Amino acid sequence: MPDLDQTLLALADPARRGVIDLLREKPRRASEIAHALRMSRPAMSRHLRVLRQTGLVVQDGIDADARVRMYRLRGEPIEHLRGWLEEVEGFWTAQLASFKTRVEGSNPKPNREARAVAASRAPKSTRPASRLQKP
Amino acid sequence: MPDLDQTLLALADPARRGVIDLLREKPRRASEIAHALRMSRPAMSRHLRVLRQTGLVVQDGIDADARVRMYRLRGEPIEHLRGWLEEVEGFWTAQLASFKTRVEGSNPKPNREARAVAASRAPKSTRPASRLQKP
DNA sequence: ACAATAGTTAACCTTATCGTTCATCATTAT
DNA sequence: ATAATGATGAACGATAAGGTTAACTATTGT
Repeated sequence: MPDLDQTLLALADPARRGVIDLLREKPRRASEIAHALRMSRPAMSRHLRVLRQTGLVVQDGIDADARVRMYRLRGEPIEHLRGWLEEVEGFWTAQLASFKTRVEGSNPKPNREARAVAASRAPKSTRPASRLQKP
Repeated sequence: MPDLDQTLLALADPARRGVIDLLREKPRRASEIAHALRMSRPAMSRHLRVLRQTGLVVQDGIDADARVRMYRLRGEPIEHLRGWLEEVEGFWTAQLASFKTRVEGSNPKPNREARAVAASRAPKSTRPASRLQKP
């Protein structure tokens, strides 16, 4: 069972995403990845450990030489994350629904998405209108 | 243009995902969110700043009281991230293709996914077979 | 004018992260 | 046996994240 926190933390590092991009093409050895990303092997080893612990990567396939660890990508955590993202992406329709039930009793004809934006009505105050947004 | 690094880093915090989950339903005020997630307002303010900077959230809609900042969700960074994820998810077919072109000249009948796994052949060594995996 | 409210910023502390170098373990080659 | 290789582990330093309290700005109410 993939953990969103772990998965996101693992992916929130360019080096580890680099690993993922490399493994996307084909399984590779640890040192090969370290070299490709210009990083010491210990550093890469730790990145790989993180990726392993989150299940984004597995090691297997002893390459005829038991010294080398072949790493390959594993899809499950990524699919799980995508599932969560799609769920979140439903926010727009969710807000539409919420808006609907909040405004009307059960009126069957409220389907313009512009309606949701209309929720930001102008302040009734006639004052200087405050700046909000100082870059 | 949403930045993957920023987006992932922003999402890789349970508090900020909590904010997202709250805003999924409807726009809310900063203090409301802070209270819902049992966190001091300054802490939440910084989380909101992070979310703002990554474009995951925008503030608008002065709620008749110019003191309150209404926060609402913004879909673009999430969609961008989902796009990347789907791209990564293509790794399996990519590896199939790579395997195909590596093994055969152009033989038109190589469509068992088990083939890709078959790449992990047994070591020719007859030794104790090394442990690999010490939990 | 004064106090109260919503929100942010600043200063501080604690903890975690990332990379490096050095040491260690396991496996293969001479 | 000894050396060389692939990978990991441990200790160190630098940097950034996340929380708290206190101070500050802006707006509203009395």
